[in-house]
Amino acid sequence: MNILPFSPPKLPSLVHFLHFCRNISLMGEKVRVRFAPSPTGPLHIGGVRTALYNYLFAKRHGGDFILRIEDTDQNRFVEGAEKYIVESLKWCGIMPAESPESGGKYGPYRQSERKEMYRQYADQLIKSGNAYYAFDTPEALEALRKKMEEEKAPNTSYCASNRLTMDNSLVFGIEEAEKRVAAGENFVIRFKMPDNNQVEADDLIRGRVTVNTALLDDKVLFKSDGMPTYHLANVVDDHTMDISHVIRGEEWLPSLPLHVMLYKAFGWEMPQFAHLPLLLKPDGKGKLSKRDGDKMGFPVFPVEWHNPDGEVYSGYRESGYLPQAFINMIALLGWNPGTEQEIFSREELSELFSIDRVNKAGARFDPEKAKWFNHQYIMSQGLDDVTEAFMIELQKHNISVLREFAAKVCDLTRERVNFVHEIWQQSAFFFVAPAGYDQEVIKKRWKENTPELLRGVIENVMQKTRFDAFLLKPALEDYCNNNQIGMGPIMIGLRLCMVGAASGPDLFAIMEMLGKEEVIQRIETGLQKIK
RNA sequence: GGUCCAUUCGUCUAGGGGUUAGGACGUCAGGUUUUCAUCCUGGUAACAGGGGUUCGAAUCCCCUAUGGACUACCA
Repeated sequence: MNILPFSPPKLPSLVHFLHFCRNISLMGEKVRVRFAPSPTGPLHIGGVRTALYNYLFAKRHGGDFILRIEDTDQNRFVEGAEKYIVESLKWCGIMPAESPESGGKYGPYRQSERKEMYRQYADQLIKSGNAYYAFDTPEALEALRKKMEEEKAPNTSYCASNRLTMDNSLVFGIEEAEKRVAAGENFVIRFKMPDNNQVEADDLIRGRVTVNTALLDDKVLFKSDGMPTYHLANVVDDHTMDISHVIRGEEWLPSLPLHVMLYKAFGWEMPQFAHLPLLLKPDGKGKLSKRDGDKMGFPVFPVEWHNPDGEVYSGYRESGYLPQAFINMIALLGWNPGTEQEIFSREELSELFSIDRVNKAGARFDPEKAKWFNHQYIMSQGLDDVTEAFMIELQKHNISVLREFAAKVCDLTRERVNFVHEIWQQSAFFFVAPAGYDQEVIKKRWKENTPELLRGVIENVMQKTRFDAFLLKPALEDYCNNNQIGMGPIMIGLRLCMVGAASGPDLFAIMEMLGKEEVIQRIETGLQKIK
């Protein structure tokens, strides 16, 4: 009898309870996360993983995942990059709730289209004394850098220790600066970094990070071309879009203190931050980059990328990866649920994902394991889907067959491949008679009496048995037993005639599919050609 | 150079003071398949180093080493 008003917690429910506690801390504010790439080129798998983790985090907490395009650098704009990003995410099944395409109530979602709003925020910081106008020429900046380097100063850039020696409004006042601005002079707006403050920032993955502002510089917030820099735009947008969690790559960790200072200067509540570890090259030297893939023999991009200059970079999609396999693989590169499960559906990932199980250290990408994942999915996927993909492969080889036949071929061969396109290599003999025969096998296994044996099989088995794998096998066995012939040589001989090699699926299944006429024809051809 | 971050089998990782340091990929061996592949079974292989703290450290602290990121009017 249970006298408690509720059942006592069992071990599994303790886990749920902990999840529940974490959820409570997330309640009250809706989870809103963003993936914010800049359209300066294709998205590689590191970027896709960042997008995926954001997406999964949103799903896990019933929040929104949004896509924002950070195109504040007009010089680095690359034609087609944004389209590529959208297409890649789509292929991966990472669908944003709000995006430049679909819109949303926090739009626009392209920073270039939000241009007007940034200046007022920069002005706000000037008014509150947290930012200032600067008119320094590139030459002056370069001279400053050199000088500070020579002095071996701890901070070699524009900062508290030297800003009063430069050409800015801290030196000659705001009014003077505004006059110069009105006169059309080029200017930037810089953040006035306090001199000696300890900035503390909490990271969901790394814990507390502390930096002294003396080591930080006066970053440009607003550029002379009228656009904000990433730092300003990012903070303003995350705030105005009600972003609750900023999940981004580790390369942003060094600018976290700046961003924290910006939130403080604006007097805004900060989102929570999580900096993801980087994806490393397979040899472990440095972060994965654009050219690594094709150099090392695997794709780094989700889908094929055509550079405006004509260069082509291979993609997972074109290489024959299934999107689910790809997602599964990258999800596990830096995260795991703590169990020994390795294959996860999208839904499972959405249920299980949690930031606190993301690793701190960078992960090297392993192309071999990527293939294994794909194999798992080729095996577990519905035969229809595999057949569908294989039909397309067949077209490339100018083969047209009944879908039913292709499905049988897939069923027989998919366990031996990592990719759908490899099915062709494993199954071409189903569609075309072998053009040649494996010499090694002939040398070893094709005996003097093999032709004689095969003729006997044609006469006594082929001609007399219905072409069904379940009937052919016992028929051949009976024949061999009755005449005291070993099965081995016959099987190898037949296989050589059918396939051209000593490999492939069950021989009887092959013969059933080929049909009596074709089988006999191939034996005849083999008898002529194999010596 | 400076700042920050990281470090468990070759690779991805489990591990929150007491474990024969577990799993997966790869690799090797055996078995199944009269082929090849799949599959099964087994083997291989790791706490970067040095100091602490502790009865006891892979686990906590410090130093060193190594690796990485950042150090633009790029994101």
